Amino acid sequence: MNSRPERTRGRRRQVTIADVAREANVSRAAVSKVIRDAYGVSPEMRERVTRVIEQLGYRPRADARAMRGTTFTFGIEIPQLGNEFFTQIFRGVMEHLSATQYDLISVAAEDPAASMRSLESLLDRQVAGIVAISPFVDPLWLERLAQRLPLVQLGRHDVSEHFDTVTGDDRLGVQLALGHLLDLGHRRIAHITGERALDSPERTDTHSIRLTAYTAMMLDRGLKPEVHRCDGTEAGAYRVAAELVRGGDPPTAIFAGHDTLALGVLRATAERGLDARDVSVVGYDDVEMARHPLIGLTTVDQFGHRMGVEAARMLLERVEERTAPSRVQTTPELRVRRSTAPPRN
Amino acid sequence: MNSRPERTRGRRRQVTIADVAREANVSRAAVSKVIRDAYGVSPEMRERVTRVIEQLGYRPRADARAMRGTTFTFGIEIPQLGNEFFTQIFRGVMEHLSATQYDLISVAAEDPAASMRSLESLLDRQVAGIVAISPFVDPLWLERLAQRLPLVQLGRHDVSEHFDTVTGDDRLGVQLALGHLLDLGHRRIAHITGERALDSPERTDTHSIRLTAYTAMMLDRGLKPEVHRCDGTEAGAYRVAAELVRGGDPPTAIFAGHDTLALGVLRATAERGLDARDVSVVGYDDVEMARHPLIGLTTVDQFGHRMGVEAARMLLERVEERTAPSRVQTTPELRVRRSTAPPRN
DNA sequence: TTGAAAGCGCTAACAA
DNA sequence: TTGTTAGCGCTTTCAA
Repeated sequence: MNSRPERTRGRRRQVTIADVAREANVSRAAVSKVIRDAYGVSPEMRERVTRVIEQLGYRPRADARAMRGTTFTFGIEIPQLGNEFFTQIFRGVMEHLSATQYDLISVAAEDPAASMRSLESLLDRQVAGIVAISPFVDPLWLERLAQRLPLVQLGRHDVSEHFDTVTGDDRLGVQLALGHLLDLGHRRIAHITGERALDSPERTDTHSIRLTAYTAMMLDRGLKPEVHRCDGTEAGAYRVAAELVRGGDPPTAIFAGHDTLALGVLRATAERGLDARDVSVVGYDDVEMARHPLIGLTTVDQFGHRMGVEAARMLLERVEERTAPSRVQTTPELRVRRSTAPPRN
Repeated sequence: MNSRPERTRGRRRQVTIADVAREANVSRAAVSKVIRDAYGVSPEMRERVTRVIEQLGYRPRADARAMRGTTFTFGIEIPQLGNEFFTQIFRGVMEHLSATQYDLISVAAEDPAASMRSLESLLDRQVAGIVAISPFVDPLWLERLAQRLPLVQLGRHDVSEHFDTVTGDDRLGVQLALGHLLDLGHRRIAHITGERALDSPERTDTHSIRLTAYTAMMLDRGLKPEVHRCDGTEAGAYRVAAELVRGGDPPTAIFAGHDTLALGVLRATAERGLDARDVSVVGYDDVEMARHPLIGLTTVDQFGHRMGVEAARMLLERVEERTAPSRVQTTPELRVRRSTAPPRN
């Protein structure tokens, strides 16, 4: 009967548009029109085809469709699993897309150097647009990528010709965090950040900007900046902070580049029985655990969820019509909790 | 010169295999052979083609390749963002795949009812196999899915004909957790679980099995089971636990179905200034925060990372040769921390 | 309103 | 070793 094999290596062959067409006694084009809700199908035909689709459990293949049109899929690149700030963003994007016909797939980079590979992986899959956090990828490379498909970068303060950006006002955030510590009377305030952050006005990534703002503000007050670096994980921050508090003369306050680092710092201080009066800790992002009463981390909320929503909105704008680059910035707010207090003397 | 448009709606047209072939003065098949490292290409041709590929920045389209063969992509379905147990699994899968030629894409379901949609979404993208956590999806539906492509389910104790499973020994885990509380002298031990868990021997999902084991063990000791349900989030568990400790006579211990719930319970108890001697709390999964000295959550480690590694390994086995279903179970271990203590009297 | 036919970018069978 | 060609599942003209 059927000349094509029903199974390959023990697996059922996928139902194709041709199967539906045959079964419904119509052309493949007709089926295509029905599934796309395209113009020019009689109610009877629609009804018949729909029934057969149902019956055979037919589902159009995204990649075959992509050969002609779009995949109706956006991609998001997550640079670090287990950093809840990125979860906030992810949620925002998902939420905003849930009302549209677009799906969302994500790829994790983990290693920041893998960011380019992840972006390429999404590109190879013909996504209709990408939300990414790629602080250390060459801007020219990103410009080229963004000429190929809509791209929204989070946390890059570049002014790009082709991609869109969503950022927080990092300078203001640092002013809030550091201002709070200074107001409490702290003078020895260390900063823990990632390995790749650089105190340079040319750098456009979030953490370099925070570092630069920190250094400037400290110097401005006649204080000595004290910068420590780690690999960007909770465990990494813990190791650095443990070293710091083990030493004879630790700073009275530590400003961590983000909450995951701050939690690692708190792990080190708590382990030695130190509290906010010994070493105050401030983070950045306001992750869920920061609000936990057992943690009570003072931090800067930059509204990750809203950033995700904005990013999704921008992608949709791009696939609709927009061609000019767009920029959105959120205004951070300080959340004071019990991880900060005036220093002992 | 070139009859095809270089740009559409302001976007650069993608470089195709035909462009490379033309530029290198070879056939498309030759280029294909080079990029696949296939047999029968002279070093000179390889060299020439490789140079042109480099030069034009050519990348093969995953979907076009998929029209003939495989996408070399596995998919993972994450049922809940912000539950770190799933992050552990994700990491394990990624890690194991990083040494292979397979990419990993993920889709989030968030709403458990959306699990089927997520799985279909991966199927539509022609992934070569799926790792999923779909406790409440109809097993027959999953069987049908697994006839189409390799599928590894985590946390399902079904015996399936077509899909593989990775589980923890949930009964043992409950015995460890509950045994610990009983040894400490607790008699009023409540259990907080998700909305869909059911105390029935027919249920094969992790949380129903834990619930059933809890109930059985309590009854076995002549104690009264006390089950509370929530939506499975930290906030949901918080609300239920807050209600519980606000009441006149709270249980002396709460066994939460997983750590995210346990953290919500701890939020409720800590907020009222209660500690382990007032209300002891036990979780399940051993997420990173459980180890934090400010949290110190007693919990059951079921080795999520290893589960992910196993799942990835099973998928690779399936695409290689295996057709018979396979099952792996991890043996959980209790991690005692300061969230548990003997009750006050 | 419907269908025939071309073609998207790639791979694989086969011929040269 | 290299190239020609057919065809994967779908959409999209265009003609009937």
